[in-house]
Amino acid sequence: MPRKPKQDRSRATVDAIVEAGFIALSQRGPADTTTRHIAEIAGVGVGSLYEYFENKQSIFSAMSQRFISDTAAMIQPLTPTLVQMPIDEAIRTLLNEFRNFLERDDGRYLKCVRHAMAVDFELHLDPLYKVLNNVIMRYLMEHPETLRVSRVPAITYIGINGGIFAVIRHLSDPDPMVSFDEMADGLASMIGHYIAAELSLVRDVVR
Amino acid sequence: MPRKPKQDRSRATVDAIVEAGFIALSQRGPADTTTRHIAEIAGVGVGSLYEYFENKQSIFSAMSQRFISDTAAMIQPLTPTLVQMPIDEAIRTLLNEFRNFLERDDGRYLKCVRHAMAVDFELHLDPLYKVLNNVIMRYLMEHPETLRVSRVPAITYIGINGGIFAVIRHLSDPDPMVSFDEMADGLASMIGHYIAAELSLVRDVVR
DNA sequence: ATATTTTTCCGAATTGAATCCGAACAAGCG
DNA sequence: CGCTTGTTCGGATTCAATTCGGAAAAATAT
Repeated sequence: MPRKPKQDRSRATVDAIVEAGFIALSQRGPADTTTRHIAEIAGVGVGSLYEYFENKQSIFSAMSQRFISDTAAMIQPLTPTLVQMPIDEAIRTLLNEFRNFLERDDGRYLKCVRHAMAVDFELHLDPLYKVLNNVIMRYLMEHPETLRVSRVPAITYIGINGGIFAVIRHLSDPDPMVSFDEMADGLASMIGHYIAAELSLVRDVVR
Repeated sequence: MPRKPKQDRSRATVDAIVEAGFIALSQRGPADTTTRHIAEIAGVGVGSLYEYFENKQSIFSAMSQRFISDTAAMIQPLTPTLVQMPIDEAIRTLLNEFRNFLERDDGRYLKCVRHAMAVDFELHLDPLYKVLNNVIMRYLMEHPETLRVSRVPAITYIGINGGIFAVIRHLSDPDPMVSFDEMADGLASMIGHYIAAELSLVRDVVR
């Protein structure tokens, strides 16, 4: 039964362990990442891992949680800028920011996400969803004409999931059929065209 | 160093092991699936696992490979039907077939894919890509006007990846924001609108 | 300042699953 | 049949995950 850290010192230890998890995982891959590696990198004894984590899995779980919240924190401040852009440019920007984020620190996150997906990736995805939904909501408010577009929730769902996984897949694909920019451009113009088509439909009906 | 099976008997063993892998994984989850479980379900001794597989991981790897090739085999025969449909209906059909496939045998595949993604999912995705690309190629041939649509490779890339992962995500999402049908409909009409928009653009230019 | 309690840290010892290996069993083959 | 080669098996071995009991450090009480 793992304890909650009550003092600053122990909070630092927990942090060091999670951080060490990212480093170890990106250096040696999931198969060769042992508890001893993690402990060594974190500069703590093996026993300490089990003071705050049920088992090795739950360290990965914490990493996956941290990854999602870091992603959300990265996107949050972009919101005001994004909502002012044309939709296709907004999407391209978002995808590029996500890419840069994944490739930060010598691709540490990127090397981890694949394995992270195995643990309980989706269990922790919620915060990211919240932020992205918020971006979309604000966008709709900022461009009232788009409120008439139908199937927004479905398109949102596909856009978010498709976007996340297409980027991850693409960055780990050794020989992608299309360049990253082409892909970003494709998604952007697909959604852009969709909205344009929907709006012109609305215009026709009104007319 | 795993051997290649040369006799029928041993090929059956290899098959039984992979099959047992699916059963064990879907029954007990990745954490509690031991080599002994797999061996027991397959009705072979533990040692036999290591005759044909480097280690436990590579059993999972073989499963992931088999999953992909089963998926491709499921889609292949649908090609002639699909290419005759309007694009949006074709997409809806494909997504629904994929869904049924994943939920077959009490969701055995579905329970495995998440874990499978951790192993080397993308390493084996190629056959599925080939089949889907083939479907799309034939579709383009069957509907020559669509040959003028731009960014086809990018849209294909996003459609395939987005489609696969959106379906998997959706089926393992305990509380999805949209129904499966709404999602399928969303993807279908997004691509449908995209193509329509592109075609009307072409018409305008020609005019 | 000192005693007491709580929190944190540790690493040697334990446990159990993955992997190895050599003996035993079947199949092909002259 | 002998002989060779392919196949199966499960106990023995190895190695990483986890446990545990107590030492050190910090917080709190006296």
